[in-house]
Amino acid sequence: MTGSVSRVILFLTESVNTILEVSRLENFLSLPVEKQNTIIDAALLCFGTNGYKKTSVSDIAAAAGISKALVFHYFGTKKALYLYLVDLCTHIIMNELDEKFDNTVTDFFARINLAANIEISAMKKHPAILSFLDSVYFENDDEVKANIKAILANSESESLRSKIAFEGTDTSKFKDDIDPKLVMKILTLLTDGYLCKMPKTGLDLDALCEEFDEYINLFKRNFYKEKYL
Amino acid sequence: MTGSVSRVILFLTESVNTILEVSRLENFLSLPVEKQNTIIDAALLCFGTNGYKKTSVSDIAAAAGISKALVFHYFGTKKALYLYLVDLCTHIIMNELDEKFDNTVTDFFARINLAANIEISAMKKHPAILSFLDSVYFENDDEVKANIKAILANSESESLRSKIAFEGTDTSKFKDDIDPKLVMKILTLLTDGYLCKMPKTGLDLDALCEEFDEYINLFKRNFYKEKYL
DNA sequence: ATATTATTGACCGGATCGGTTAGTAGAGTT
DNA sequence: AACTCTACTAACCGATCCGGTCAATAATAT
Repeated sequence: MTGSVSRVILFLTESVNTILEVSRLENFLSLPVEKQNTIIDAALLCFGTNGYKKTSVSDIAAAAGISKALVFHYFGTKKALYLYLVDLCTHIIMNELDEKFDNTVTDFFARINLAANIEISAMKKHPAILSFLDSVYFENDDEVKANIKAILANSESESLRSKIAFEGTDTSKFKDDIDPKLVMKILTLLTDGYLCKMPKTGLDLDALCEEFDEYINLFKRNFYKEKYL
Repeated sequence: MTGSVSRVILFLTESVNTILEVSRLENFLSLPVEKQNTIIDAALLCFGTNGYKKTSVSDIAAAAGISKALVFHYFGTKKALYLYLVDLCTHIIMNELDEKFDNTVTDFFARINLAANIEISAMKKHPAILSFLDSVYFENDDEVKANIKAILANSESESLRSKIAFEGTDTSKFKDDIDPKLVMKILTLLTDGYLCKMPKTGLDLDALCEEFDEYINLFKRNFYKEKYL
């Protein structure tokens, strides 16, 4: 038990474990996973929606249904909690990527589907993970700016989506008068649209997934040359 | 001069002018329009990004490059400023609609273009107007909730976009295997994507408009039956 | 120089902030 | 039944920030 906990802690990026005391994290990680997730998801949602400065620890505690003191008990400071989340989410995405990304898939839309599945299975772990990471990328508060940069640099996860979906894909199946880059832009914008509406509305990931599939199919049917259908 | 000011004030919805003293508004409206817009745009951006409660009057003053005291001098209270903005933006959109909407245009994509032009010319007046109104729609703070409802009810502007773009449009030109509703959903989501990215990045409205036109053309070329191209 | 207006820095009491602490509630253990 | 031990919180701390005020200054007109 202690073994598995310390193994998890090993993943922590240097700039995080400087701030987050191991003893606190051990307490948190020995909580039932369900309760851990309640707290993490509440924090991701709050930070993702309102940014670092405008999110108070009371907000997070209320959203998680626990007392403010307990949040401090598990994470020590607001900053440590925030950086822990950045680190955690980055690692989740990277693991998901290592696990599922397959660069032998060259079909444009198959690759898009691959990317979408990676994102969706990450969101099944933590629904607000993408909108949180998106907000992290634009975070500008001096208290956390440098640390964020350190963590993200460590994980080299810049512009994942476009790399994954585009590099090494076969665009020869498109009709001649269609610019694949334009289609890519549309798809990126579509997922941004989802990401944006997501936190506000009650979200059904599976329904969303089906809807996205419909769009992909519509595009494929009409943008590919007929012989490739 | 006083005449034109009081004429503008007449537009104010009842629940707003109960709160915003006319003398203050007169002061504000007699400011150079350029300066008025600086303040309004700063406020729209702040409120639109962080919501009513999490936006402080200091934030707005800083964004507008004036002192906090001056904001209170022009609007009296934070609440009055907020409701004034809701009212103002609602009227701007409604006027734009009255002026430019043409329900004799029945072609699906022509109608989309019409709607896009309406939104864009509103954004040329106040770049953050749409993301602000979007946030207003989801605002849940008790201090302003009821007043928002009163103002919006008065202007019956619910779900403008879908009504405008869809009601009475001719969908017979689509290829038989294409669901126009699906296309509509995609377009709505696309504009949401733009709306979402907009406040963060420096925005060039004309470039954006061109890009959107490309998407529309791509869709039209590939989703309409050939005889209609 | 004076009167008037536009604008602000400094300030108010109260709320909220990040963070601490003393102590309660409850599940074993004996 | 008394005693741990752990999980958790209400109440509190000083500091900061809030919405809002006001006396005083800067700018402009006369």
